[in-house]
Amino acid sequence: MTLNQRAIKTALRERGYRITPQRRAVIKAIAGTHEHMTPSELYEKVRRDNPGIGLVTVYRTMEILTDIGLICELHSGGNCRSYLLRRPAEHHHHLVCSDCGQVVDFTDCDLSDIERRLSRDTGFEMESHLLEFLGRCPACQQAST
Amino acid sequence: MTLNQRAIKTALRERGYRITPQRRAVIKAIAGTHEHMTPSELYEKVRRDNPGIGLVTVYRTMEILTDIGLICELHSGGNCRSYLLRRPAEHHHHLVCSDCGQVVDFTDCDLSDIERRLSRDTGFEMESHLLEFLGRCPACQQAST
DNA sequence: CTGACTGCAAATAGTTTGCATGACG
DNA sequence: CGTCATGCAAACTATTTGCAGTCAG
Repeated sequence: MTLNQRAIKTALRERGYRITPQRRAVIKAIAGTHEHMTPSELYEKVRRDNPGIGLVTVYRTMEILTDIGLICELHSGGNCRSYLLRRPAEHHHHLVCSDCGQVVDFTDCDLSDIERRLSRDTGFEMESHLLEFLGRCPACQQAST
Repeated sequence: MTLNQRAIKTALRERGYRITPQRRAVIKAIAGTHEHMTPSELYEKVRRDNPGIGLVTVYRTMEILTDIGLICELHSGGNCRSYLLRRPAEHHHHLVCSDCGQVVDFTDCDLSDIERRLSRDTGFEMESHLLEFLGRCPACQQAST
């Protein structure tokens, strides 16, 4: 079991959620990849090892994980309901490969200048922001040559 | 007719699309606001003046407008299929009020440094990015005091 | 005139809900 | 043991497609 999986389970337990084989399977699937998946994709992946699982359970598990903040949505490139494991609470953003879907996190972006200036210019009180880059990873660039 | 509406119609005509009363109505509705709307919301709005219009037509018109690049999607805050009139081809981003939905555009953000550094660090070939800020506009801040 | 556009109805896709059964703690 | 979780089926919502009639150019 990876550290991520263990951490997620601890987080669930702390909130009073039970650890069931189904949740274990969903967590394993989502923690074991760097790619983002839609509910159906995740369902298919989980089903390979857990044929009995229902799509509904995947949805419900994702809802819980989102509530707790353990997974987050991706918006760039296609589907808007595409999830990804989130690293421990640190604020971060994503760089997504438009070809293979691989996701790279990055944290060292500084939007605070922009945010401050916008706030000053518009009077808005900033709450959050969404930043994603879309590009092609080295492997996919190679592949198409 | 505002300049925006006229510009949109010209763009349609140039691409060989016909100008019908329904499209005129949809364009008028979307050009006449600074807020973003889902297809259904837009449909309801258009229907007030054009009772006969079908939701399907709204969908189809939005598809065309998106293809041409005249409207764009918003992702922050709730619905992922929420559209907004786009200003003439300039690259820009959005600042959305989480309360009333009003949208302010801004263009003077410089992500090129971040983009360059990311590209260097990861080997990704950048294609595009998505940046949206979510906050509360001055009016809504006032209102809740 | 003629091909593009429209509205309807039906099909499809995606997501949520109600409920009886089963299992975690 | 008492909940909470699961899976099924059904309900919903959102979106797309097929088609015959209509209209812009």
